[in-house]
Amino acid sequence: MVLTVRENELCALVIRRGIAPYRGRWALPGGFVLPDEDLPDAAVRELSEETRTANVHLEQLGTYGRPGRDPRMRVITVAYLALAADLPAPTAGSDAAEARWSTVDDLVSTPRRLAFDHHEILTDGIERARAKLEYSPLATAFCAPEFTVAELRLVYETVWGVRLDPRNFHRKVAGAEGFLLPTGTTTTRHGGRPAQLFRRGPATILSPPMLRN
Amino acid sequence: MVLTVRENELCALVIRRGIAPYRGRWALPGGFVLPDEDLPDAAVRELSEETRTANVHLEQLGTYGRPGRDPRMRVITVAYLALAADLPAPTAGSDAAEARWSTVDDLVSTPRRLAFDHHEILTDGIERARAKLEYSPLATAFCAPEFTVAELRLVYETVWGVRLDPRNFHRKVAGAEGFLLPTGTTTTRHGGRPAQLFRRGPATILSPPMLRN
DNA sequence: ATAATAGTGTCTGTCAGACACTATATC
DNA sequence: GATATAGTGTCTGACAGACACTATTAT
Repeated sequence: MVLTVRENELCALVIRRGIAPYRGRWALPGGFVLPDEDLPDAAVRELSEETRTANVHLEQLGTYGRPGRDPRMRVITVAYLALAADLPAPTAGSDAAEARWSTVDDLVSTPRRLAFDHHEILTDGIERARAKLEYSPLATAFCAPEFTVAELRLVYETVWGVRLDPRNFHRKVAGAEGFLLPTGTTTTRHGGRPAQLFRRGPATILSPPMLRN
Repeated sequence: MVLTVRENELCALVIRRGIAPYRGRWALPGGFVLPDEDLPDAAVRELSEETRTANVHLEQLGTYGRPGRDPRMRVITVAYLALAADLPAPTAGSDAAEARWSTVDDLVSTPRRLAFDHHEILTDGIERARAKLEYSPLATAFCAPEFTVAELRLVYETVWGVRLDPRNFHRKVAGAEGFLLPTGTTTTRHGGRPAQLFRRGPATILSPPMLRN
């Protein structure tokens, strides 16, 4: 599943199924692993079929194998979670009649909208993303390569669904070892005083972590 | 993979393979999922074949599918992590010539000892267990149903490989909401002043968390 | 009494949250 | 000027680590 932040909303990529079962229903994008393909490679391949991929974080989410979850046959799904910056409009893939971004609020509030057990995969992925923002620099995966502290804060606010104090947030991310790398340039794209632009730093875990309360 | 704490050491259950490939080599216990079996059910079944299971925590660890990881054919392994209190001596299963506990220090320091890619699964599982002790009450899974604060502290010290101040540790676990449930009874099995006995409480996440530094 | 472990109180430094304040842009 | 956003300084309350101290057992 692919998550992004666009227009102040956490969104997931969904496709409308063009074939049975669940024809016409929305589903998470996916596909079958090739006979000689490693699992992460298959995830990257499927991802690139649905969207122009650049600067995407990809990690294994979990494996779903309940008998009967696919009415055709026994299917074990190894779900991958992708976090990406706001991308150009998604493109329809081979088995997808249509692809679009849907807010997770919409998807979560209507559990029957998604085919198979994809609602369960969706909620697991959302919770994983929320948790990982705390102790990893993954929020940067939702940003363009160069971003301001305010843009990063908006990611946290959107994914967690909270408001954060801009001043304390700034002090905190600026103090987290290896989180942000200054570029030396500034931008006024949000008006007001020019803001510094940063790239993501080398840290893989944040200390101290960003805690949601 | 099964982890336990015994004699102040973090230990993993390993079996000596009785059949090819890797015949005679140590490996993590496992088996194949039945055609109509859910993944957690298969994990429970395999676990009960190797050890007398009681009061065991079980969670999905990750899925390993690199082509060539099993020389016979393409095999996708869905690894489960089990955390258990010190158990009676393990019993050999169907495809295992021998089963025993091995300290993770020994296993980790000799990466070629385990068959297949089991060393990678092992290190992933150890890291998962270490991380989960921080923000979940899972340390209690390594304890008997009733335990003292000192016994719980020994679990943390063993899994993390650190020394913790007994007084600060006591204050901290006692203050963590829903972590410990007093039984009202005491024990002197470690000598000295009688210690209260606790059961694990209803909390699923710890707040505040126990932080390793 | 001595030793061992259990548990509490207190001090101190660090850090999160609240928020006053300064800085630099546009209109 | 007014207004918007960026960023710093300061205060306060909570909490982690260090450790003195008390409590209750066995020998």
